[in-house]
Amino acid sequence: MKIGELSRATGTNIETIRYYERIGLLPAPARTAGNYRSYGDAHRARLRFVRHSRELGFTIEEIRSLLDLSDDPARDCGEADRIATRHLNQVEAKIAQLTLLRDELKRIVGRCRGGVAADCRVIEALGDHRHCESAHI
Amino acid sequence: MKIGELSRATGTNIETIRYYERIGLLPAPARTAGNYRSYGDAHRARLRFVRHSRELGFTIEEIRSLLDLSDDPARDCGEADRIATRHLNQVEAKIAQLTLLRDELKRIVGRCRGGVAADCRVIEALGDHRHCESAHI
DNA sequence: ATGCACCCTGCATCAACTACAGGGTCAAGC
DNA sequence: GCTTGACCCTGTAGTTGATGCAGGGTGCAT
Repeated sequence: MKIGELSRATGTNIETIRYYERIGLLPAPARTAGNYRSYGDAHRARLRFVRHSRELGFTIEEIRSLLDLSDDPARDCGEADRIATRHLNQVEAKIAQLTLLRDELKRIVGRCRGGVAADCRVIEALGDHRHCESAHI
Repeated sequence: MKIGELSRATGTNIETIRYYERIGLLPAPARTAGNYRSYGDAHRARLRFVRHSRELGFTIEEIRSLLDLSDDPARDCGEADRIATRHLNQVEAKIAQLTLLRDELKRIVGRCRGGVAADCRVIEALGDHRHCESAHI
């Protein structure tokens, strides 16, 4: 299939597919007589793997490691589990951080009583960390 | 004060301070005879405002708008409230998205039973979105 | 005068794409 | 056989929010 079809089949931007090829995440496919990229089912499966992993927030380098693993069926699965577990921990940390941040923002937004900027409690709170209750970041 | 002192006083990297000046977020300060940047209290307050807002996740452009507002004390405060409220909504959306993602990752990680990559449930799940329970992303 | 901490400018790099410009290919329709 | 339009190609630059470095200047103490 041509790149446009692969793009539709996987919900991936054409530029992104070429980008993945450039950085070596997808193998360069065969070309047609007119120099068009020509993909097969294996390419589509690999791209789906990449997109799904990206949707789950894995970095390109993590995906590279996971692809290496799946290319070598004899290798130990523990590495994949370690990558996924570490990523899960990062996601949980991010949720915790954003939750603190959300609470702080709620407090700040709730202080607005209208009026002019000189008296704005939102702007005041942004200027002075001491208004904060928790150590966001 | 010199840039190093300002850096320590605000917990901001020196390169970052110069970057903020370059993009017009901080005004260019006076210079000493030796061409060193020389900052006053107003610079420090402004930089604290910027850093605190960044810690809360506001983008540079949002901070620019908030600074414009606080520079003009007669302007209506509603704009600041709108920016903060919109940001709060984005943070809440992000938390919701990461929570779905976390649940999916937990499910995937929990499937690992050890063994070789050929039988790896983690790798299998990454390759096939149909294993997912929720529509993350 | 020399060592050291500190400062300067300008440019390159990061992640993960996205967006062109400027051109080539291919099939359909007239 | 020629045009139109959809699709494709390469190569390069831009996005966000910094960070890092090379290569040099400043200022003060010893």
